[in-house]
Amino acid sequence: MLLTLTEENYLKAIYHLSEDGSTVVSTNAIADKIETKASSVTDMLKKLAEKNLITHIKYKGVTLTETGRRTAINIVRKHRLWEVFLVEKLNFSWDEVHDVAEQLEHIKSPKLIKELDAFLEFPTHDPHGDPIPNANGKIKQTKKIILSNAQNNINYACVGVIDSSSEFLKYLDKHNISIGTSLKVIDKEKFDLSMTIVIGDKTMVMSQAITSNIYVKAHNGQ
Amino acid sequence: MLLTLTEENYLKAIYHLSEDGSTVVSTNAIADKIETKASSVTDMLKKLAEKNLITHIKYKGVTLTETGRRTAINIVRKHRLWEVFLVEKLNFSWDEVHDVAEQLEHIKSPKLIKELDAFLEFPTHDPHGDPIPNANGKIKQTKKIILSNAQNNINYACVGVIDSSSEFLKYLDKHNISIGTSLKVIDKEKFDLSMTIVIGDKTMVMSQAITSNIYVKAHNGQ
DNA sequence: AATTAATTTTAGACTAATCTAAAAATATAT
DNA sequence: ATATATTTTTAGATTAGTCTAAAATTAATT
Ligand SMILES: [Mn+2]
Ligand SMILES: [Mn+2]
Ligand SMILES: [Mn+2]
Ligand SMILES: [Mn+2]
Repeated sequence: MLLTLTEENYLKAIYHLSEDGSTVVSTNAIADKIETKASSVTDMLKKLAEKNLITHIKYKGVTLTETGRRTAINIVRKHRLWEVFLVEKLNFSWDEVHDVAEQLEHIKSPKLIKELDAFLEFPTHDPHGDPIPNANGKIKQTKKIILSNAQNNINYACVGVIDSSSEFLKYLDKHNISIGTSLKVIDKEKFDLSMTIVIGDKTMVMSQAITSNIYVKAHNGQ
Repeated sequence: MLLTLTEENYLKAIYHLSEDGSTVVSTNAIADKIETKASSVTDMLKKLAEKNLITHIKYKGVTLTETGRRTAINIVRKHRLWEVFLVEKLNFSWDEVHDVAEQLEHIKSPKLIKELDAFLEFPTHDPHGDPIPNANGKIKQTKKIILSNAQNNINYACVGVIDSSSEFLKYLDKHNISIGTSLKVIDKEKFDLSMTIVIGDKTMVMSQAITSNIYVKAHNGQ
């Protein structure tokens, strides 16, 4: 089915809001995400329901159909592959890629994505650590935790971010934190939940505003 | 100024029809090229004139303004750079690139094009032999002639095509003719204007339908 | 020069996507 | 349980881009 750019953006928004398509999403949540009005969302929901991409129960909420979910995942796949391309091949930094990828994700050409994937040597994660769905829509979820919930004196590696705003990513760059960076919590302050963290040979304190936006996973040795 | 995808397509069409912006273009010519109706074209011409991208004299025709020309050339630049990318990096053949480039040319990101240009090592021509305007809009025109006007027993190199339809490009592929191929006319038939041509160690006859769609330039030695 | 033909523009209607304002339904609080 | 607040949907309008049919202009023929 041929979808407009706008329809694709709605599907992707619903997909992200529904946590990979598993929960019900509200009209207002979509309006917030797309930065549009609730009435516009209602109009679009009718169109998407008509095309069997979503199930919409009036006043109750929206879920993606299997077709809708597959379509959304494919857009996410394209978005993340393009982000890898921009960082790996065109010298973009990880805080610059999102807006361009928002445009590139709508280019329609199966061959283009197939070849891009191969050209990038089949990457599994985008520059922010988010997993790239494979051509069949399968997503390899790594069991990650939020840094603010990490335990003391265990080795972790940074595997992703929650806030991927340019401001936050620049903060991380400034402190030499990126995907793969090893870190260890040596203290957590009970008063403000700030953490003392060792990164390489440096020790720094991170506020909860920071630690609640970084994903880590247990990092065996090295 | 922010232009819509449609406005960009109109500007590019006018640019191509006006031979690099130098001649007057008719409403019907644009309608044919864009595959739309003349009345739709008239509507759009009003918008583009309003934005000072074209000069439109009612019933007389259209010319690009300097701003319009610059804008059109930038779209052509992006189109051709993406075509090079698709062929050089993603294994597209020269007859497959056009439709995808039609989409990619509208991606808005100066950095993207700057970096893509560098990544491709500043190509000067697209896969069909058309020159790629530089970042300032300058186009290096090679003095080329149409093969059907070539003289006998002079060495030429193929430098471009006029018809870049998939059908024609596949014909050329089949006979191992591509940009850079050396060839020599050894006879031209007066009756049907067909030519006998030597390509490498093979000799073949080309009808006028073929020879009138190939650009060549004199090829010194080799 | 007058008639016919072709081109171009206008008038009015349509779809996609959006908005504001008002109505309907659901949720929350007393 | 009733009143109030919030969320969601409808109604009606707007803009971009397109279309058909008719009118206006220009070009080509007799
Ligand atoms: Mn992104
Ligand atoms: Mn990302
Ligand atoms: Mn092309
Ligand atoms: Mn080309």
